[in-house]
Amino acid sequence: MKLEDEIKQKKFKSEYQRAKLNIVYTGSWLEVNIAHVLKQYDLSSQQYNVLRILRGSKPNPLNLLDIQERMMDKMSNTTRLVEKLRQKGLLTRNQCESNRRKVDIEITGKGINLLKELDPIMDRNDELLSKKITKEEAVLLNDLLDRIRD
Amino acid sequence: MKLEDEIKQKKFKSEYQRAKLNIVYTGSWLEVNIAHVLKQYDLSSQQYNVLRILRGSKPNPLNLLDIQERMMDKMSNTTRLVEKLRQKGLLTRNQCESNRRKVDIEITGKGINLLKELDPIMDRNDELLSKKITKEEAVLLNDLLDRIRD
DNA sequence: TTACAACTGTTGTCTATACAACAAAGGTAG
DNA sequence: CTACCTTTGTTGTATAGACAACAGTTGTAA
Repeated sequence: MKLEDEIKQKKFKSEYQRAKLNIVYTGSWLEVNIAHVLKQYDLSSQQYNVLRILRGSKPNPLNLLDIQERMMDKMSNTTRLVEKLRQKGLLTRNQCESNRRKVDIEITGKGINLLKELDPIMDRNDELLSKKITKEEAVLLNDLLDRIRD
Repeated sequence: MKLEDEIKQKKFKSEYQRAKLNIVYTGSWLEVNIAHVLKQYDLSSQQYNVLRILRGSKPNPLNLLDIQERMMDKMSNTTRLVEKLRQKGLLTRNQCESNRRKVDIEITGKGINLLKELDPIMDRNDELLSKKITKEEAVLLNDLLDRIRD
């Protein structure tokens, strides 16, 4: 649907203003969609993000700053986020041997299994996009967004 | 910067997956940027959004559901958000005459003045985009995003 | 070695958000 | 008119987030 209709705004000052709002709006639209899927597995999208980061780095453990750097949204309080996942048994934390300020954080088998269960669901979710835009358009879109963040 | 570098992920399953993350990431990147500007005026971006909606509907008052419909992110609790703005004297709320369930919400002169102060700042912020992509590209981007939300 | 700065995480506090239960007013069908 | 459903908004509660102060560890330079 056109952005104008969704937020009931008649017109924008420029295509640039419209683009900015459009990105923010579409981003949160996608985010809500993903969050809805994850909720059924009692995960927030942040938590899901952390689990994927940990799987990606396996078998090397990561510490809090590593995770923060890789996160989609650089929030504070990775401490509490990780703690939630630990309580669910999805990851482990141990004081790092070489540097006692750091903690080694690793995904558990339970965490891996949960991700495995979610993989096909997320893949199918990604595929929805392929019904909206072509692959070439996706490449173009990616290029534009990368340039916007420069 | 390339998305891969920003979130330190080596590769994506498809251009579609990359596009999805890219939109969400860029959206929150823009959002953080805007929030930072507004913070100096002690406004959240949600609050700013509400004020602009009210200015847009002037001189007609809006009720809570009207506002919710027009908001960029349809959160719950418009009640408390509006109350914050009322406490700052940026809007007024009055029980609607014709339907006592409703409240008429209107921006005050103080609210208008605050927006007027912010307008040029926001315009300049929008203009930053014009250094990154051309107008034609912005049109294209808008079209792609609109289609994605279909 | 000591002093100090930088790094890494944790905690407290305040605010925002999601979600659901509740309440008041209005509309409608018998 | 009464009972009931819908609309509109409010409130309580639990969770998440921003932000800043704090604390322990490490590195470094005098």
